[in-house]
Amino acid sequence: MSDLVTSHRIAAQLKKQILKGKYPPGTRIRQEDIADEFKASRSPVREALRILEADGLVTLIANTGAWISELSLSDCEELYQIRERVEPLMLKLSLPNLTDEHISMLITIKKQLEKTNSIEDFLELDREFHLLTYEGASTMLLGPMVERLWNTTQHYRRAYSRMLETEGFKPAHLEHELLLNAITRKDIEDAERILYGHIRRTRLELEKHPEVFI
Amino acid sequence: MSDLVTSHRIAAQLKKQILKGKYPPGTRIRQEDIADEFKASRSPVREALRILEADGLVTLIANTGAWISELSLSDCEELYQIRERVEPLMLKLSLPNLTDEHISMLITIKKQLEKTNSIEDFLELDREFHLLTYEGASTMLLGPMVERLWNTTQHYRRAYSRMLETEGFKPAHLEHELLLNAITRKDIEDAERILYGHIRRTRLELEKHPEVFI
DNA sequence: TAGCCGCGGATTGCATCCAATCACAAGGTT
DNA sequence: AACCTTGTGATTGGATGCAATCCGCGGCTA
Repeated sequence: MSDLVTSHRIAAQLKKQILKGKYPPGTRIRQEDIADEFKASRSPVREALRILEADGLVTLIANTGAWISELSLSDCEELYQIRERVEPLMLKLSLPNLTDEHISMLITIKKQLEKTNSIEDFLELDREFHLLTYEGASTMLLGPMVERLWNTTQHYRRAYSRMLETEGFKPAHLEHELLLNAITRKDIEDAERILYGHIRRTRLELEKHPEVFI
Repeated sequence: MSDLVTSHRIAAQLKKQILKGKYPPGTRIRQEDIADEFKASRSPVREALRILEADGLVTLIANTGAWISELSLSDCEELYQIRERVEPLMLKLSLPNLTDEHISMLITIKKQLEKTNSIEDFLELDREFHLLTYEGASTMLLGPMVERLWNTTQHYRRAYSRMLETEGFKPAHLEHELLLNAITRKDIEDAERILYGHIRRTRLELEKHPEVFI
């Protein structure tokens, strides 16, 4: 429906490319380049850039241009602290509405997550896993907000994951196990606490690797 | 600097008008009307609308138009629950950096707040008060997010305030007193808890007035 | 009478052209 | 030699015209 609209199509495509890491943080985006790539004029590109700005993926500066958003270490810490508080809320709202299908899908993803050796796959699957736990919350407000938090930290999760040895992923896997267990039991309090700890631990790990940041 | 840019100017003006209640939720916005009002063409208006969409003030539907955002009761509950978790975090990050000047300004605003009988003034002052307590958090990320939360709920705070008798504001004043006290003592834990309760109580009050919503 | 189809007016979306602004480099001044 | 100034090229911002889309109304049919 609204994907027929050129600006939305461009925004969606660009977003995919950015999340996949095609443009690293700090890269300048020229409107005309994008326009050429999508065989469109600059008008829809400008609208697409505004959409991506709202998603936190690019930063616009008037009369100057657009850049792929860049985070400092303290920005990233802040985002993680927001996640620590917001995502447990979303999980709490979602949990009562998660069906057995959701749970069996979570089990599948978790198995793949433990098997893979590829960073790219890990990022993708981890994102899928967590966002799926939030699927029960039928929300037009929290959902986009949480997605935005994931989007803006994506590059730094990638950079950080690269620095980890296989052993480094162990805690995440254990936490996923615990989380899935709490979800299956529909234990909201426990699930919230585990998720909080999961995000918090990741933040503290990230703080040990300041070399990832500008 | 960037207020010379037409689209930003239009966005800022429109935002003020919307927050003041010039356009109630659900009002349709025609691009050309706005363009005429600001003696500009539709291009900057379209960009302004995208900016306001990111602020949560208007809702855009492709090929159809723009409307002043409208919240259901459950949307509003959700936003308040987000506020309950996020704003205490922001206060925590801000508190250590609040100066004596901040605090004396807070005292002034609080006095005005207790004196006024005008709903419009109350809304304005209450917003000023709380946002001022967050001023110590030098953040490019949390700040806009919190402002957005306030923006989107503004209409409903107004509608709800109208239904209150003078007595109804009493709890808010007491909570402000407590909050200010905790801030003066630089007691982060206490301040967080009071703020959480303040927002939570407001949410529960709001839920008692579903007639405010669509 | 209720429901469906299609047409016309109104409104948004996109392309193109022109104006405004900025970054950068070369030259001059102290 | 460092700093300020100025001019030029590249890039973004805004105006206009046209195409695409949607909404509502009237007429047709069952």
